[in-house]
Amino acid sequence: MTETYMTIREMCDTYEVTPRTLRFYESKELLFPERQGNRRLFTKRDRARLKLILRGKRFGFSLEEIRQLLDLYNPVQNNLPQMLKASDLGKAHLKDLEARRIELDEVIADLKRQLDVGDKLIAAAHLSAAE
Amino acid sequence: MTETYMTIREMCDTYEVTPRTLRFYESKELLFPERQGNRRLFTKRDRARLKLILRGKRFGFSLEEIRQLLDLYNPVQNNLPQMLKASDLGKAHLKDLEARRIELDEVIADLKRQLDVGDKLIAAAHLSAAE
DNA sequence: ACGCAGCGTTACGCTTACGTAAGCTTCGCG
DNA sequence: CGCGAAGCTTACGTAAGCGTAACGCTGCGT
Repeated sequence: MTETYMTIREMCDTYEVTPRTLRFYESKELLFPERQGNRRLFTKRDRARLKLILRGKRFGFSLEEIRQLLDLYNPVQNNLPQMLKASDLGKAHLKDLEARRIELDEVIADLKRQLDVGDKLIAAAHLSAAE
Repeated sequence: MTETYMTIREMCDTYEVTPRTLRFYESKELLFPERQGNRRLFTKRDRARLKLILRGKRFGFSLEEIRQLLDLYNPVQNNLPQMLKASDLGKAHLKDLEARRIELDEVIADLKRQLDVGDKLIAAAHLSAAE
């Protein structure tokens, strides 16, 4: 479990993704599994990245956006320009996320209100049906 | 502005969408503009729905999910089964949104932390470059 | 009357994020 | 030794969400 390497199957079971998905992410340079022969071996770093990828997806980021953000979590030392770019990008995303948090609260409040209205309509419908 | 009807162009300018998008949403039965001849006239109801659509999209819901949720905001009176379905769906989405809110806070905290780390690395890089 | 800007329909195109099938290699097991 | 499961590569298929012609009708300013 906490071993250094995980096979593709272990990855799939752990993170509920398909082999295709992992290979796809590798082809898009989001993951960099090592090889034993031609079998993929996923490292701890790959697992950390995958978690971030899946989380990013849940918040509607595209894989390309996520790829760029990952540079922030795995900074390529000695590459100042890239670090600066990743930092800027991260700050922009942070603003976006904070704005979203506010809107999310509104959406939740809205939905709750509508559900109340709906429940009342449903209750009224039941009454008028005189069950 | 607050008039009853809006032309497709007014809608586009107001909500920053293309005509194609509005026609597409109509074809998917998310909007139901009236007609004057063959020109579309968008009602207040359409505008309310469009706002919800755009908001739903920002939170990663598919147009199909949104379409079903809209029934909650525009209940088809006298259709109890549909109202119940919309209500259940809404409650499920509410749970989802509340879970997301929690995760969003984590993501924000995480990102902030990484940005701090990144800034320190950048500062160190500047120092070692002895500018 | 003329021209063209704006709306409408139809339909094919394109991108993202994988699904799925085909065909080859490899590894473990009876 | 044989073979079936699992992995790999290559490549075509697919659904969602519009973009982008192509072509026709219409109203309006000159």
